[in-house]
Amino acid sequence: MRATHDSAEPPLHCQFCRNRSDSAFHNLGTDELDTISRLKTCVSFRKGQVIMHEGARPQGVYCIHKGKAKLYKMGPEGKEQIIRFATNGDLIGYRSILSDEPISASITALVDTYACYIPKSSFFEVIEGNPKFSLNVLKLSCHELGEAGKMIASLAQKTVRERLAEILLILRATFGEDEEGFLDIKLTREEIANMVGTATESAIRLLSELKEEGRISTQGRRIKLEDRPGLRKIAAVFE
Amino acid sequence: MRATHDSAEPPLHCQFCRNRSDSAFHNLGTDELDTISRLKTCVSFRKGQVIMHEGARPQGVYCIHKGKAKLYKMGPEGKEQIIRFATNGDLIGYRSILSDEPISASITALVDTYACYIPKSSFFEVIEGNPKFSLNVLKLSCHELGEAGKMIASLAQKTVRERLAEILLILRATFGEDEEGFLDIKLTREEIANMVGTATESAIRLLSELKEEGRISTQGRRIKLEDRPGLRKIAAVFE
DNA sequence: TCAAAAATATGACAATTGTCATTTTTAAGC
DNA sequence: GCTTAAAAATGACAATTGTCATATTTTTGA
Repeated sequence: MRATHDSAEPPLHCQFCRNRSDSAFHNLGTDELDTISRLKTCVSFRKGQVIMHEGARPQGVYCIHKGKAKLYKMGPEGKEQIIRFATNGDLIGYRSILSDEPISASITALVDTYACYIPKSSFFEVIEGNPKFSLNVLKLSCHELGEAGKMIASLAQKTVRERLAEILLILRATFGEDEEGFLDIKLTREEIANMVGTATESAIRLLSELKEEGRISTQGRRIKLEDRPGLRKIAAVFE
Repeated sequence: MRATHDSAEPPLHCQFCRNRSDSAFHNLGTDELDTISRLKTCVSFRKGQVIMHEGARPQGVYCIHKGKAKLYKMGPEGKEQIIRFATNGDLIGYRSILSDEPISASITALVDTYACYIPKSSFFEVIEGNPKFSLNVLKLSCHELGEAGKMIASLAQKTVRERLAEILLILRATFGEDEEGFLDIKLTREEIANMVGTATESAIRLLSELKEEGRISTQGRRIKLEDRPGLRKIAAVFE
């Protein structure tokens, strides 16, 4: 099953990580990569397993090697609000460590997920000793802050239909498409609703509507975006 | 008017800034403060003036010395969505500079505002040469990212009434109270609505409701929180 | 492969919140 | 202090979205 593709397991040395060029570690030198490689441990999570719990104080950060995870807060009624996703090459848990605050959003593996765990002290050691890395993490957090601002504006002002169209585009940008052109992530309609910030039935209804309009097609739970310009127009999203 | 209080103008040297202990500059040494003091310029904005425009590429950051500002995005219908506020000691514009992205939220002075402007190149110079400062800014952006996550969850799942109660508490936490116990910021009801993410009339109606219930009182545009535990309960906010 | 559980889909109805119109009050600027 | 414009307040009605119920389909795990 997995054997025909690249290994799911991270390499022992970060130097050989295939995600590195797109990650916060992209411009670290040999010494720095040596340090991290020495200090990290490789871990895996089964689909559905909680990687980090909201409210906890993590003792380290994870760099996802292969997999997909959702970051979500529980609302007052016990419903999840998905804040964002993380996938290959993404650093998770750093926000809580750096702000010295509890974890504000739980993290759960959406598929079997392999990651490198870097203990807090090691993480600080590398941050404090490497201005380049520190700046990379700064860039990352500032980028995410901008994305959060966009989501705030959407949630506050757009209709559910508009937001759904936008979420579909975000899913594609985050996870890409599989060989058949379907979004390369399978989410329940409940999870989609939990990202849009609406009731499951509303999400289902509007997905049906978009299907009838020919803007998406589905096969089981899978979704294919058939009319991206149309979705972008509905979502009032401009590049 | 202003003369009976501390000067609105920033001191020439950051060493004498009264906001410093609570800002990203709190643990910088004399050398570092010298550098920033040498490179900064003092600027002021009239109430209502735009400090930074959404979409622009800023050439520097501001550290607010005295004043209040709102950060807001324009929605597709031309309505503002207030993302958050900034006040004395807050660094603004850094997100765009560090992520190398355009400004994602305009910044407008809510009252006459005095700030220190640090050019981009100087800002990077200090960031790259001072691990402590870099870490402070990291801490700041990570804290703001956590706050944004909270707002996302509220906007997605809470009713307008719940969100209004929460916003009132946030306003108090951000700006404090004046000598008479009113929130030390005067906002139009439209601005409050633009933070809650609702129509102005809805915000007005719910403020009236909270007034009738005795949870708040008003004098003109000013608002006093009369029952903070009650508001916290409505807002489903826990410390 | 099969059975059971979970998820999806749809309809009917309810609730929340938005829009529009109008009157009253407050703030701003001279 | 006064005038005017902007904002606040309120009511009526409309629209969007949520809840509840039920049937159908898909997924899961043995």
